[in-house]
Amino acid sequence: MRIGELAEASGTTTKTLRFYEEAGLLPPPERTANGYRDYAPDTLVRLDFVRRGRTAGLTLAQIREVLDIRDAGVAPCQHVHDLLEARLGDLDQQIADLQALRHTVAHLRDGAATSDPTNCDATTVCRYL
Amino acid sequence: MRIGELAEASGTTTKTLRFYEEAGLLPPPERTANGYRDYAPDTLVRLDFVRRGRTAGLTLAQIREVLDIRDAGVAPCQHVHDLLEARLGDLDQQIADLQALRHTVAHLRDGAATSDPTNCDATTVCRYL
DNA sequence: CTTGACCTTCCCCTGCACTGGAACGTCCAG
DNA sequence: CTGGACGTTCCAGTGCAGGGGAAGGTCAAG
Repeated sequence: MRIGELAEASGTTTKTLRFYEEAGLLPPPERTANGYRDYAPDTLVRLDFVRRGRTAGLTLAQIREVLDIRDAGVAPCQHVHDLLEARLGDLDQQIADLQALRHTVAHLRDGAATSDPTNCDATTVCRYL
Repeated sequence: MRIGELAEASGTTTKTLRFYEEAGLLPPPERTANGYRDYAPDTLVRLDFVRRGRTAGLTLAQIREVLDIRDAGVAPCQHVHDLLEARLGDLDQQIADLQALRHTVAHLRDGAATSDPTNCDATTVCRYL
């Protein structure tokens, strides 16, 4: 399987595949006689895992950790669980922060909406911020 | 007010203040005879606004957008209201996306938590992700 | 034989928000 | 008058996740 086919099949680009190899997410594949990368079919499974991890918001470094554990012959379930747990904490924090911001922005907007334009002259720049 | 004092008072660094000036978040301050930046006291208010925005996760570009409208001084209420309204829409979208992602991640974590390790074959990539 | 699609390596660029460091100027206390 | 703490500019790097494009090799079709 050549790099273009794999890119097509996995929904990425050849650039990304070479980058993943460089980043240690993909093992260096076999090379054909002319030097072309020759991927094993199960690379697609690995790339699906990477894609799912990215979708879950994991960094490439975290995904590589999991893959390294698996490649060492150990089932990475516990590690995956811990990663997802930590990711949940991050997400909760992000959501809380955004909701707090939303409240702030909503109040500011309400202040701007109900303002009397005479209070809002050009010399005193908008005080609702 | 020299840059070190302002950095101290605002809880940032001199590097950051020069960067903010470069980025258009702070207007170029007066200079003393020796070339030192000489900040007006109300710069602190501006930096507080920047800090609140940053703490809540706004980008500098978004903060600058708000400050630019404010600095335009041309009865900015309507523009500010529109901007805040649009920002609210973005925030709602971001929050909804993150909550959807949170549900997905929570579900994945639950799968990993209740898994029987004997089901976790080291030869396959963790199927709980 | 040439065209075009593919592949290779190589290095630099992007956006974000800074951060580090060099090389140099200024100011105040001891 | 010297040391240290400040200030100045300019250049470069960080981490993330790739993208752009050059310069060249390879291969099948027409």
